Amino acid sequence: MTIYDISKKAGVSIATVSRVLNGSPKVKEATRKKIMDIIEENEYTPNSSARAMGLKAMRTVGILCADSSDIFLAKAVYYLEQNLQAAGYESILCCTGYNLDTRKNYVNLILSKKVDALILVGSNFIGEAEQENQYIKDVSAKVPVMILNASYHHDNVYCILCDDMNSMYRAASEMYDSGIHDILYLYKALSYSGHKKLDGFKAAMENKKVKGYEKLILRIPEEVSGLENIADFVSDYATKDHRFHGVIAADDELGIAAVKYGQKNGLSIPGDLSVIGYNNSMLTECSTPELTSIDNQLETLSECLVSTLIGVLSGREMPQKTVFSGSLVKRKTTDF
Amino acid sequence: MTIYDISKKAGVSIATVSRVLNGSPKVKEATRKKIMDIIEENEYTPNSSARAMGLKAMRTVGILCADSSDIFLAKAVYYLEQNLQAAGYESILCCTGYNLDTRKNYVNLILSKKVDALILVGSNFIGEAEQENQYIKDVSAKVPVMILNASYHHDNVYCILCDDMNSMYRAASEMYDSGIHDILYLYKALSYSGHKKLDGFKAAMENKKVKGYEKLILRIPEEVSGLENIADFVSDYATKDHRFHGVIAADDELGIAAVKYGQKNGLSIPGDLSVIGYNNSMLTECSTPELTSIDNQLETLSECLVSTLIGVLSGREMPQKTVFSGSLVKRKTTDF
DNA sequence: TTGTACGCGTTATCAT
DNA sequence: ATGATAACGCGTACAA
Repeated sequence: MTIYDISKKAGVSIATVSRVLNGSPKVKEATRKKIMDIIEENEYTPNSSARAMGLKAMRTVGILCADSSDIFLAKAVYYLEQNLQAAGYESILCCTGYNLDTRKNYVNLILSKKVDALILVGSNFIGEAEQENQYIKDVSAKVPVMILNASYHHDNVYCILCDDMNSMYRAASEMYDSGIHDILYLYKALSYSGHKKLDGFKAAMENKKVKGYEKLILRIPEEVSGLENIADFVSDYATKDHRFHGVIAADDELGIAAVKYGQKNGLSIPGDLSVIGYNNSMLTECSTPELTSIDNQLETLSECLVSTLIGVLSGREMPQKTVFSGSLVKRKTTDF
Repeated sequence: MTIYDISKKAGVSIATVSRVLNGSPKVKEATRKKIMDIIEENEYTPNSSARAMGLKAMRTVGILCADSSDIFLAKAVYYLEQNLQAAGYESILCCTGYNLDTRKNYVNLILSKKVDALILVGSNFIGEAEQENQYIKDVSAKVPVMILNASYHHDNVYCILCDDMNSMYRAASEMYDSGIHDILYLYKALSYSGHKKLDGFKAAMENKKVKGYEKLILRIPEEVSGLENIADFVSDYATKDHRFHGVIAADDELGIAAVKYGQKNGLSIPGDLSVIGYNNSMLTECSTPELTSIDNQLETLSECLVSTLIGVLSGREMPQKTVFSGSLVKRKTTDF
């Protein structure tokens, strides 16, 4: 079934069929109806490749993320897909892994599909060295680039993110104010948002004039994986003359590992040890006791990202950076 | 950059460029190299829409799933995307929600993108009533349909699944043999695989000649959500004269809810209560104690699905149904 | 209001 | 080994 077949059956030209298809007002109601009927009857749907060739746009956006099975990224991808769908856009998903180099190849790959825009999900797309981000500049010359959860200023690049620094700052301050002055900060990788969180923690400690808080910043090495092993790693650390009555983790997984550390060492939670995670994912509920966590408004971010994107694609002027603020969701691993 | 631009710069015709692009052997090595250089130099990549028009295929497959943020489905989508990518296929993802009706619309929608095949992820795409599955038959007339984790026999429909019934049968039998004869079966919805699991449980109980096991099959109503509430629901049930020393759940979430039930009621785990989950997801590690769970080999299934699909698209004869068997991964909620 | 004819970037079939 | 050219299905000036 092509537009030609339909036009023949309807006894009109393809132009008229095309007009009906694209909702042009300049078609007589009678002919429109007739054509519509024939279209329905034959279950005709326009070939999107052919359509994409004529137009310059595909009504498709490329979504890039490191690993769509990551509990955080999966949620983001889901929300994005839903919102794009609703806006009449199709999305093609591409998982790149965490290596920055292979990433650039993926970007080219996905660009060759002539997507109308690119969405980078997760702050791990931004490198620390300015030169690492050259590829973003390159892409943005061709299509708008949307970044979820990281900030990078450049023309045609739009960022929607949660103010991780501030959220972390407030959470750490609140824990301090509740009387816990020795807080362990747990993290794994320093992506863009990873940095922000750590900065927020440091700022809070500085502000409270906590001495020697730097010694209570612990990075879990990449090779230590599995909650059990992370908990052991923390136990080791605690043994080496590090004392703390609170833990703030850069994600919920690490938070739960901290809870497990406490349990292994006979600490009561939150009595002897308070724990705060990050992301407010479903993992918080799985933990026993349930994990207090910082909510980064993922759903709101995703919605905002898509509506900004639609605006950009429609040629409207849109804010290059939109920041939401997170909130602390209190559960059973804290008592303030 | 188009193929014309390249051909001009190389001083050849577009036909030759096309041959180089598609790896035709009938090109002189010198010209090939010359053309390749120019292609690299200009970062030219063929327009995939135009390409799709010439060929009949899009080298794109549609992936349909209810909710890509579901921890189980997300993993599946991830593996599928990775494997398709590796095979040179692009994937477009579409989340349909759990309603069967809206689903059919999505199928049509995604079909209009002229995908080469459709992958249905999750057994909830198969309805109980034969008539509910008409839409699958319809689609399969146009493109091959691959189903992950459900079985549905029809021409041009290929199923790759884990033998949930057998896995469940073996797990239940093993729990019984360890001395636990009163086992509560916990489930939420009866999708295709949900049925299979329940059947496996029943078969095991029948085989062991357990009397009145039907009373220990508990369905958690849709409206009871949140681990805490599910745990309370189970507590209620236990109060009403139902005794059990083991729980087998249809997924890990319910399994963790069962663990929480035990903890709320002062039961030692696995001493007083043994628990087995299903899916062997990352949630198993989050639980305390860590959850024993049935692994359904998702990664293997996904790989197999893609390779079968490639076979089908290449016109090779492929098995319509491939079944793998699951395995019990023992952790801390069981002691057998 | 409707129709004609061209262009979009490829692939594939003929010739040469 | 290479080139010319006809599809592929659609959108859209421009004409009528």
